[in-house]
Amino acid sequence: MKILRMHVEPALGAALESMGIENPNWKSMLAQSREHSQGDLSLPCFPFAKQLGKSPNDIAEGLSQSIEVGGAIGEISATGGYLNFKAGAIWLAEQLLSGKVRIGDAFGNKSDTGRQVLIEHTSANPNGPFHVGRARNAILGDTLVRLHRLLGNEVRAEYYVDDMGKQVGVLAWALDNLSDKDVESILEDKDTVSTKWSDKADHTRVRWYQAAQKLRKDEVNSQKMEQEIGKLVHASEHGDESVLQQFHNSFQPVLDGMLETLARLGIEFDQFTKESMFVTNGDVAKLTETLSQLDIHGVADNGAEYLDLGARGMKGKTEFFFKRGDGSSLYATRDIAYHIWKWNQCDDLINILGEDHKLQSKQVGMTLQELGHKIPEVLFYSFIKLPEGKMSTRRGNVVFMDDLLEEAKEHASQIVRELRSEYSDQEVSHIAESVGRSAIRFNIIRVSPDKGFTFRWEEALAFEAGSAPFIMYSHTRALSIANKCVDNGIDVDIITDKVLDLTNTDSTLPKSLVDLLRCMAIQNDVLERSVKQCRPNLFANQVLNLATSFNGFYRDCKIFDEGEVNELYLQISQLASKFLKTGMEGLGIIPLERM
RNA sequence: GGGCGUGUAACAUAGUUGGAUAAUGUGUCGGCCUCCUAAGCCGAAGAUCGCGGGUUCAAAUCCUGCUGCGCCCGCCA
Repeated sequence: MKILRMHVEPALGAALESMGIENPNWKSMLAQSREHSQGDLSLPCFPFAKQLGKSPNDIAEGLSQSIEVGGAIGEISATGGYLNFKAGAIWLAEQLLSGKVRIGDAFGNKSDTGRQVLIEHTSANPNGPFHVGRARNAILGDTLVRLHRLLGNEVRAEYYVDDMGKQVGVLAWALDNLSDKDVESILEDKDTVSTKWSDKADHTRVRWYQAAQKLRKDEVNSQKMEQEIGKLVHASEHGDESVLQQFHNSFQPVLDGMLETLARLGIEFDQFTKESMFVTNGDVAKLTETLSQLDIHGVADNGAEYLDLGARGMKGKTEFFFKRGDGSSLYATRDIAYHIWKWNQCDDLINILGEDHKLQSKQVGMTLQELGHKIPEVLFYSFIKLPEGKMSTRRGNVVFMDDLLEEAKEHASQIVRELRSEYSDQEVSHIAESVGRSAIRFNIIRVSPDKGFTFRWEEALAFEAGSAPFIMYSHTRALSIANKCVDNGIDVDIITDKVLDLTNTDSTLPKSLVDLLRCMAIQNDVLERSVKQCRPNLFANQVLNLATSFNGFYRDCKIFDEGEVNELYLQISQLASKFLKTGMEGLGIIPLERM
């Protein structure tokens, strides 16, 4: 709790000095209490024991005696070798209610750190619909974008479009050479496109891609075909405008379909940058020229060029090829050019990548360093698999995001209709759509990115405690209390803006109220840590805790009782609803008015 | 074979700049709607934190060996 720390540190510093304790690290030892019931900040006194020849608890006791309690420091205790500080409840309430604790804005309207952050995420090859596995990148990336904005950073969300190379080449070739009939006969053993998505190009065009991939494996046809595709790819890599245009016409409708899905999840981008740009504008040529001059540069028999990263401490595979024997560039080479370009436009650079890109990313990073550039921050995530095993479009073992969104909405509709029969169809639909997307996002964002994730329908559609709907529900409760007050002729706005004099308030505020205050007081601390460590799941957990704390407060503190409003409770409820709202926006959960 | 990551209650997870009695949800068992939305709340049972060693006043957290799982080791993207 940063706001408390500011008050504790001076007092504690003086107390340590007076006891003759010399330890330059004491500030970092003073940490958030593990035992929540003991306090907000705690100092373990074990390391001082040897120096003073006293027991840790005696030291803690001694320190506690020499620090004055009052105001911010509500309570000091010495237990089991720890010195515990608890924030004063009234002080905490005053700090929060007077607006001294920042609430933030997840949409970046009030940028105030002045830091420019560029986050590249998703960047999936535009060759087919999003499945749940691919979506982990998008959800992680978008959440990070939102959290940075909430913190006050200026963020640009960027999608790097792979508009050249083999994958798009195959798609373009197929669209040019195969008829509807060809595709259907080649894929006769595969399920057809669901009629629901028959007008979405990501679902329809992927059939052409799949058919071509199947043909390529067929020995009879493959040679000629491979040559033709190879020609296209080669042309694209040398910046042939007409081929790049053909590629663009092939993939753009697919990409549009994918973006439609992402938009439904609340994910949008500020900019799309095409890979081919770095070939056509000459950046790649300049880069390869520079790389050829480096000390660690090497040439293979056929003229291909590489860097010996082993000389810089790389373990495992040490040769990093940046130029083919035929002189063309490789994906990673273009990626380096892209990174140099990105670095000219921001202070911080973050990439969201699947764990399969670890080696590649390391090579890019080391090369950037070799060229005197900074290394980007990279958030790696482990793949999502299904209970049946690895997700694979080819084997038909796949869950499409479009289907998941539909399923989640349908499931939510059923629940709303059951619970709130008085709601109109339109409202049910709106609530269900919001609940569905929020639940899907939260289900994925709550787990640590480096851990494997097994997608289960029953978990994705569980709307109970520990889910987004649980948080959404707490938020609507807060709003409904305010509405009830309004219905009873109370001017909520006037009470909300009133400055309450808490000096004479009974200091024994309900425990659940104080817990809610403490939870709100650390929201920014958690946000900061979550952003700094690139771990959105930490903040997801915080918002969940906030919702739980609010529910406890709601249980114990009657805001409107027997015609009377408790003004302090109402103010706290209003404040909590704001914290919940911004927290939810930071996670991409939709704050509803009622549900 | 080499590199990187991961293993926490029946299940899914949180917690790793070392710090107290390892937290939460599902599931199980028991309680709470004449009372601001029960998608909620309260309580109970349930864990040798993968296994062995080491460092430390203190290890789920750091080091090391083993082991299960995942990813990578293309002049592919």
